[in-house]
Amino acid sequence: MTDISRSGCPINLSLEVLGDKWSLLIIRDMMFGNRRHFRELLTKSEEGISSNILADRLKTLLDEGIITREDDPTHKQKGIYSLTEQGIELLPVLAQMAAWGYRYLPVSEELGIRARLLSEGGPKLWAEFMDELRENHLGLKRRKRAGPSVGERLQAAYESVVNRK
Amino acid sequence: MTDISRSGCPINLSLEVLGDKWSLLIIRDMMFGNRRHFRELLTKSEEGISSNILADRLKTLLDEGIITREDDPTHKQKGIYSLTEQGIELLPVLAQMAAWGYRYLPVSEELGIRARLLSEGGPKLWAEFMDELRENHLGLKRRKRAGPSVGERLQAAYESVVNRK
DNA sequence: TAAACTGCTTGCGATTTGCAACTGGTTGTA
DNA sequence: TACAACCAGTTGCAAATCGCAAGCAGTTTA
Repeated sequence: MTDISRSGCPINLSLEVLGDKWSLLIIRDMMFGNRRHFRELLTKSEEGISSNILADRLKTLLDEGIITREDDPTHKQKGIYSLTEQGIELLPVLAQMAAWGYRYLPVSEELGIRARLLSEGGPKLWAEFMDELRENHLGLKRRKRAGPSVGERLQAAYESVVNRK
Repeated sequence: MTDISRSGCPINLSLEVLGDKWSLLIIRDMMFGNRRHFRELLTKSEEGISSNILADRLKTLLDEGIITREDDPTHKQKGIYSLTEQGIELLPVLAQMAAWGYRYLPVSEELGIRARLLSEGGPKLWAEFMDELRENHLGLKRRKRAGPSVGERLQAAYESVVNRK
């Protein structure tokens, strides 16, 4: 690992950790796709990451404190990857990036619907989703709200678009 | 150029354009450091990009419509790079990334002050700064406000920290 | 007991990176 | 008019990284 940093600028330091074509996609799949195992991240992603790259990025994200890994009690070989608070707080970065991509790049309808809802919901919706992530990844208890969760709503919207086509 | 995209996901598409260690730093320098010429971007950055990488990234950013290039009337060899509206709207992405880095990475005091002010100012301050960028890069007229601009305030805060040390 | 599945690792060719030197031209100064 | 400094890049090359495919040892399922 190269521990020397080019500068102490927060944007630069962030890019030294996350500035590649895969790291944030892994975070995205953990957040929005609820992928928690190696195989899930490997095979259930749209983009088809290769296993060596995935292993390398997971190691980096572990080292940086963005995710954790624990053994799965139901399967001796499986590991469960979870987001840390530091990882969960990447949601606003992803949300802004999704909003920008939605506005300016050739986004497909079914994969754009989450970005649209997230953008329309704004920081308030992001905070609610982050609370859900804290519950699912950090095991924190949360006041039960009425109706479906943000994650469920995003997923339902996605499936609705897929089924309509 | 590889025009094939891995998926139509807005986050993925954004990363295919900006997912490397330099592109967003160039945008950052254009926004916050007001670097507009090749040499300025090359020599006045903290991180020391090399000229071939800079040339390559500028070409990509041009192709993607994130920046434009025009001849400098005062110097036959100089080109002036400007942000487009699409480029200016990357500010919230940078702001969120800066806020995250400021919170979790070993940011230096002088280079972190801008991130702190930007984070404290929130979306309202970002919008004001984006209006200033539109004035400087797109030539749009803007209602004159009282007092120093956001860019000036950020710069003053940075210099204040530098001088104090 | 065999097939499928688990989280990775390894080999290797192709691409990308980054340093350094260089190019062809322009501008400022004496 | 000469010359140094400055301009936006380009080129060559070694090193690092990427990404495909195959492989591996252990575990679970049928």
